[in-house]
Amino acid sequence: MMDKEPTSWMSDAEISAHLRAHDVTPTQQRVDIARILFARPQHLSADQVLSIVNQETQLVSKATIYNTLNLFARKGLVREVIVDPSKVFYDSNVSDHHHFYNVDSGELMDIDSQALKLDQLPTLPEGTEADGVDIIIRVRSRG
Amino acid sequence: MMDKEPTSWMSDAEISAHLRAHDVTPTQQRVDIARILFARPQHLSADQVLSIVNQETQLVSKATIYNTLNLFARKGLVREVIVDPSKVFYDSNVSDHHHFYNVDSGELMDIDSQALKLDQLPTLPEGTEADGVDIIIRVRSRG
DNA sequence: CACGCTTTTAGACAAAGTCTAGTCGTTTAC
DNA sequence: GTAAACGACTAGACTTTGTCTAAAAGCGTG
Ligand SMILES: [Mn+2]
Ligand SMILES: [Mn+2]
Ligand SMILES: [Zn+2]
Ligand SMILES: [Zn+2]
Repeated sequence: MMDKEPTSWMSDAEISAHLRAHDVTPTQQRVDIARILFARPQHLSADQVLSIVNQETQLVSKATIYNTLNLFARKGLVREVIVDPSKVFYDSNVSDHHHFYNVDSGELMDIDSQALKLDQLPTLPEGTEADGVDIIIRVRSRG
Repeated sequence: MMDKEPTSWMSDAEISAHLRAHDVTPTQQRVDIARILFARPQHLSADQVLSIVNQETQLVSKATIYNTLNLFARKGLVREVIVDPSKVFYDSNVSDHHHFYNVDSGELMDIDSQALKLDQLPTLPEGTEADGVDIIIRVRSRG
């Protein structure tokens, strides 16, 4: 699990290795999707992934897009960001960080991990364990 | 705007006054919806509001439920909590606070405002102004 | 009462996401 | 080599949440 997370371009062989390291069998469609996601740190909706993948020659079905994004999220290859009630964003940056969300433009931006850190969690509810902390700073366009 | 926010039971007259104080004309349907929401601090989906309202005698249409919840949110009578990709929760507690979200049970719980506070915001993106901060601590049921 | 304005409504519609049942491809078993 | 078994992929139906439209109802004012 201590593999180097991708920050820039990866070859198809590196993508396959990355999927295998996260216990995901690399198939043609999964590599196609991963190539788009891991091109750079970004936030894409399922719909965006679908239309980018299908600009290329290969056709990948809607069902496979959703199956794959859910699988990637479950395996820790991407992170779901829930910030817009109408769609989920998939974040190819899985390092610990938080987000600005521009409610006017729909733009989602990373907050540098050092710039914002909770020093300590409050006591969790009885019988529960921590699963993650999401901090979303909503902003409006000024002017 | 410095009115006392409701924390427990309100008469219909008090509900109407509360709506008027937030620049919302109190109608029969809006008071019916407000009576449910402001019964106590709670987190309800539109669907839950619809079915609770329609247990009573009056029938309120789906369109009116959505129109009213959106209006209440816009006027600051309730707060939208976006934590589950499939539905919005409407929070009748509009004071400054954050949430635990149990991803197993779907339960949403308040975090006492003193128990968790960001000391300072990071520098906002160019040309934007703050609109709100949401902190969500996701937890899983242990056992 | 007649007018204009706001609110409510039924039901059509849209978008995101899931599910089903069949197909395709790749191993494994013989 | 062939067949069974298994995993992955797919088209398209379906579900759910929410919005929209166009008409009706309510309401205040003259
Ligand atoms: Mn999902
Ligand atoms: Mn909404
Ligand atoms: Zn991010
Ligand atoms: Zn709350």
